[in-house]
Amino acid sequence: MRIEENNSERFTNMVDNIKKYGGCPVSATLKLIGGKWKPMILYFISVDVNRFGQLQRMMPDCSKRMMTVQLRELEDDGLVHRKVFAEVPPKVIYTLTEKGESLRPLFSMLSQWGIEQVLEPKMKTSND
Amino acid sequence: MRIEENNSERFTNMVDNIKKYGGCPVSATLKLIGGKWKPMILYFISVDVNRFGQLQRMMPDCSKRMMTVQLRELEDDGLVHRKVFAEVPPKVIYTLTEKGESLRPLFSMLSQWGIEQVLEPKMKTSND
DNA sequence: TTTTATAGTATCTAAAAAGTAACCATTGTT
DNA sequence: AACAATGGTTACTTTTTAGATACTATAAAA
Repeated sequence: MRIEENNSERFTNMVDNIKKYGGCPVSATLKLIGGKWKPMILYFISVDVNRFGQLQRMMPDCSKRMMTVQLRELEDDGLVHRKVFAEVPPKVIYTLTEKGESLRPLFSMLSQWGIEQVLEPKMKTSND
Repeated sequence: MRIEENNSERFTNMVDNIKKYGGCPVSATLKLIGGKWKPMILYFISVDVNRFGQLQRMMPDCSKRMMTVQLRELEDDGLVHRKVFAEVPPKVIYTLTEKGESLRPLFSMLSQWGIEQVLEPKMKTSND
């Protein structure tokens, strides 16, 4: 229901995409942003909570190790940039790259959908 | 850069959301659609590849067990509906629920971003 | 009577992701 | 001399996720 276009056409396009690019484009995206802490890390960096220690204080449940691992993956995937200052004590500043910035509209939708379809309904059903 | 609104304001809103709903709304969404096979399963169901066996033939790398597990999770999360026909051999038809349908625009964006930022660039750099 | 079709389950194993706790280097401050 | 601050690393354990394989039921067709 509610599919305007011809199904088999959309179908072919998708399978073509998968064959053409060697994988599902949605899965490819989710692989980059789907770590347990990555959405929040990306979000905080996007609002200039951009130092390791600051991030840790905002996400006390994310261990140092996990923070490092996730930041390194985000860096390797080209979503964040890591700038090291040659100072003591060490100073490192994380920023979003262009690629990272381009996630903004996506995150906006994911966030809205999550509130409307997951978090708000959950509160209504489990009201203790 | 390229942040029009006041940062600390957006920041407060987000943290408020997390506190209000007890979790990150983006992570909440990704939890539902982030399984290894879920995007493809949802996609195929959305184009009426809607029986267990059909799905399996479309995704030969997804084992029977994984197919079942993921379908059950999608069902539990209210994204797909499972209709069993009392026939022999068994007949089961999967369809998207309203909630599942509401993912369409999200998937469209995720797919486009994945093609532009992940899959296409990858092909250019690793051209053998 | 054996095979085919469908839609699974059950059990076990392997691999990946995440968590815990201790450690490190350097400079400035107490 | 000891401690704080920063931004990590290393080694190990636990938990979660995914994969492999064998098994099930039922009716119809060959």
